[in-house]
Amino acid sequence: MLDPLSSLPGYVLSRAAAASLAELNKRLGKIGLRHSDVSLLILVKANPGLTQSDAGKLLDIQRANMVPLVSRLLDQSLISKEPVDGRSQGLLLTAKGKKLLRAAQAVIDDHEVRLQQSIPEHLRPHLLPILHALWDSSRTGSD
Amino acid sequence: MLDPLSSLPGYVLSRAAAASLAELNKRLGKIGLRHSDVSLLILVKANPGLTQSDAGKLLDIQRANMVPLVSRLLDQSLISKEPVDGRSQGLLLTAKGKKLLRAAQAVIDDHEVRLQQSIPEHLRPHLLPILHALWDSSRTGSD
DNA sequence: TCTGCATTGCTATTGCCAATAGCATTTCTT
DNA sequence: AAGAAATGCTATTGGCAATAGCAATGCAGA
Repeated sequence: MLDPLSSLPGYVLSRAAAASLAELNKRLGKIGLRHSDVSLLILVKANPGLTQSDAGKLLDIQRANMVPLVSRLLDQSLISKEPVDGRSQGLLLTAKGKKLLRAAQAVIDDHEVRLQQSIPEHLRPHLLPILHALWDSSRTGSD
Repeated sequence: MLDPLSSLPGYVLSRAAAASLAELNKRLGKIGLRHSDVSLLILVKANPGLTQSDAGKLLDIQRANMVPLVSRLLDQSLISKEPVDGRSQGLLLTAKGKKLLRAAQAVIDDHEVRLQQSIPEHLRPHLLPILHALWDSSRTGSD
């Protein structure tokens, strides 16, 4: 059975990402989170008080799609909102959020270590540069 | 604004894949196809008469989810079905499918070349090995 | 200062894709 | 022949991105 796809970097990139995300979500599911939740929690921890609009810009999630994400974390009391001005609200980790994030971080760290270790040692230093190059180029897609 | 995420290979992998796919789909949209259509067309071309069940195994798409995909291509007369036995049907490219696939291949080839070229030359040989390593490891996720 | 413009958060809707459960038919195995 | 597996399908669900539009607020230039 010929598989002409697995020699295409673009295809393998998608499959690798999908497989990696699926595995991560499975692990995160055990503590009641999704990868998108965790990325936001991490961002809020690093930038307490940032706006959900700003978070959306960093995560490349549109404002409209940030709403259910933030609501979910709000409903679980993992984050809180503090008014910044009449229209903006800063996001903060609650105590519960900080605690759960520590658990999530352990999952993430393990996941990232796995990814690193799955790669032959001599290629490891090239992992991040290559991924960033791919990311940048597709972001800058002309037309 | 701190971005602790972009130093995580797993995160960058997802973002790179999403950006790459979005760009590809945009280009493919111009000829009326989606990336999933094209992957199936490529597979059918390489393995004429393969079963949609087999295609699903290669593409990692469940039987239930193959149905709308195949139907779409069937509706556009890009592929045809030929009975293999009472339950299986082989998929074949129609003339129209072959023609459109040639256009799609041009888009794919361009896309893949872009990806390659976006990477510093000395890292290029490592692209596919790294992606395959990532893919394999996440497929084999223990638990 | 006021007027026009941009920003923020939101609703509502749509589309793509994956996952699950279940079904009828057909084939394979023993 | 009988039980197990495979094939294609329906129906439904969930996650996530994209678009359009809205009200309230803030901002900047005339």
